Amino acid sequence: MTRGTARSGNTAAPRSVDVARLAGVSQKTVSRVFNDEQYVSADVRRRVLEAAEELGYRRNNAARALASGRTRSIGVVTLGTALYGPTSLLMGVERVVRDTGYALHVVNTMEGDAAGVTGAVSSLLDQGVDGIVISEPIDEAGAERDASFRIDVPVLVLGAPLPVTAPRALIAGGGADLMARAAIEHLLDLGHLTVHHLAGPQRWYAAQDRLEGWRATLAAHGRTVPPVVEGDWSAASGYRAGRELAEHSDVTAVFAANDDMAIGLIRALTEAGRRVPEDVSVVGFDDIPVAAYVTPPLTTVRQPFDAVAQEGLKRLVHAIENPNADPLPTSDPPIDLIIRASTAPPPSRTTPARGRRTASRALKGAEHPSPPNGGKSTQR
Amino acid sequence: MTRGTARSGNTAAPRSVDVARLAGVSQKTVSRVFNDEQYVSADVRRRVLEAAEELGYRRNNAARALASGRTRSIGVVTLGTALYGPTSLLMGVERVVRDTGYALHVVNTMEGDAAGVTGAVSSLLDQGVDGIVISEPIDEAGAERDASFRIDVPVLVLGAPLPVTAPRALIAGGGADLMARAAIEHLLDLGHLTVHHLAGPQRWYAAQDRLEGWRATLAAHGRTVPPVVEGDWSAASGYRAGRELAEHSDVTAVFAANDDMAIGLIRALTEAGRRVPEDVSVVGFDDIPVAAYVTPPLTTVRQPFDAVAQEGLKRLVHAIENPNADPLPTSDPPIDLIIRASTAPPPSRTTPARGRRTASRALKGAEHPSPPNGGKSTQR
DNA sequence: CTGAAAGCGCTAACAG
DNA sequence: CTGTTAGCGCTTTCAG
Repeated sequence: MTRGTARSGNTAAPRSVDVARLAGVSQKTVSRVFNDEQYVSADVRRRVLEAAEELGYRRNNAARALASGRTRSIGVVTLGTALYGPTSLLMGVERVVRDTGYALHVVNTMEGDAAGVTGAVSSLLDQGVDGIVISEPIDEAGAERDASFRIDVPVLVLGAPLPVTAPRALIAGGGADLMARAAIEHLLDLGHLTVHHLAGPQRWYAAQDRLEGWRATLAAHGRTVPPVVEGDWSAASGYRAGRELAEHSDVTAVFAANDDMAIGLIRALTEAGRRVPEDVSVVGFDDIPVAAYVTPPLTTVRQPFDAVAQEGLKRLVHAIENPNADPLPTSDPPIDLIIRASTAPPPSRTTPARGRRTASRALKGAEHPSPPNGGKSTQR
Repeated sequence: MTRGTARSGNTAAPRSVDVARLAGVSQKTVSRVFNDEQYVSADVRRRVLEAAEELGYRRNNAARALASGRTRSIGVVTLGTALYGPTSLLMGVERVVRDTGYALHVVNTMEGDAAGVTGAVSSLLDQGVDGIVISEPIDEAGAERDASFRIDVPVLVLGAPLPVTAPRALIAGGGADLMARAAIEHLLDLGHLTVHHLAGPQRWYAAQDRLEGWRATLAAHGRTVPPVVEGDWSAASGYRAGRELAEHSDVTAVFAANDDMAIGLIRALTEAGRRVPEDVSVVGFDDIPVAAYVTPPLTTVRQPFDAVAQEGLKRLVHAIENPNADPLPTSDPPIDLIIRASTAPPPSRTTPARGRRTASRALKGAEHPSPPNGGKSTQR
């Protein structure tokens, strides 16, 4: 149990003094080598490295953090669901964080409301993270934000305004409204008079943005803005919405706030005898992996999760390491509308009687045999 | 910049001595209160808590870790994809970890092979985690494991044998073979003579397990074991496999190693004029959220991600906190085969001529209008 | 270029 | 029930 046994009884982890002794230098020099500080002769550096290797030395991070006041770690607050969007963002974040040499603490909050986020952030702060990423928080009307709760480390909020008080905040990943716009305009270009919207839960900023983009685009084109149907992101809710929408024969195009809902929607429509895309066009959002393979292949907006995560993190790390510098500028993410087979011109209203084509419906998909994405039109 | 300013110049974070001073107790007592140790009078506890509250005190984790030798954090190694399985496991893990009071470090490795896992684990060890969870590692043939790399903290490996040397290892989340068995037997019960398998990449243990379960079940029933088609988990690969399988008219049932591939497969089959389930039955694996809403709704095996994560973590935490005790026993996860509309009896071979039903195909799905899962048969 | 000394803020034994 | 005394293994001064 004693420590002094050096490298014979290898019970305890070796410390930098052990390395120093073996290399015949001072402990401080070992520290210098491991921190890549300059002013260490090549020879000494080599000897230290060799000694460390031999001992299997690894720095004690707790001690480092305690002495330096920095943990070199970033905390991420995510929502506790396996939803494709948040998940993809998390993966993107992890990728970048590692590249920057920071460690990642992840905390989930089932409810993305102010209270939930506050709790999650609090536990991150307890861990002593140097920066925080809040992914897709929710705007909980009822929960007044706790004014006394301040986050003093830099905070990156992905896709939403800030749900807490933080002087050093950065925002990234907006633009969902512009993406929605691309989807709506595609539909209008096809000849639809207006577009219905199957929205996500409006507590989510992500859902609000898409709705706003939809509404604004319709308004900009002078179209009537039909009532919104709200889902909860799930295919099940899309299905329920679909049963509703199927009853209104004036619905010829629907923009769903995510692909899962779009898929549920299509199923309900189909079951109700409304063909997609002949009778109703459907556009999704996200471009989940199966989107190209469902029936019919889904026209959708691809979200640039990786790009958003990458840029956001770069700005966060910059803010952490340069506390007094100006924040890095933001750049707009690309908009990627992927046109597949779930959208088509509206049924021609001059020929109300149709039915001939029903028999061939089963193989409709075969008309678009391209495996992955159909044509891509990247705008902006 | 000085510290001594106490609570007037609130530049630096308050420390436990500050709280102690305010509460009129010793620093150690503050420590006691925050660690929920016994032997603190209710009155003192209250005073300490109030002082802490007033100062906005929060424990310094680095100091705690340094002094105690424990970080109260668990590291998780995940694959760098947004695949539903690994993601769901991660969410499950996070949920449980937080409940146990530990923090979570997440490290992604793009390649789940030995080298990638080693690197990820290494960075976790650098962070000083008390335990490690390795989620779904990959069996990389080429990468010989580095014998000198030992993990001395407890390790929980989810769904696979261990890719590294670790004396204190725990395994959880097997049973995929039994789940595969349930799927295969369902198909055989329907009258299929044999079942083809669209496997996952065989570098993944998860894929190997499913394949093995498939093969064993077929063998146990004295059926011929057809050649395996291997995909890469993606719908695209399922689509490619489907084009292949569609050419063999003797294929009447396919067991896909995950739902994404099943969906791609169904699309390819449908495009080739092979109807699902009339001509070919398809079973997936995972029960992804859209599985109930694709066309046709997918019969699949639901994986108990939460249960697996929860039980595994419980055992891991036990191992961390009781270094010398025996590991907790494992329990088998439930098997949940969800029968929807993608499986049916094989086409009757006495009536080669069919076609009457084609016209109604478009609404085939309408015969199964139940929104979520169809019937569930939980076995074992 | 290198070293010595002094903590970082807390927990771990021990004493009361 | 409460306080004292030592460190944990580094980084940070400040001297060479």
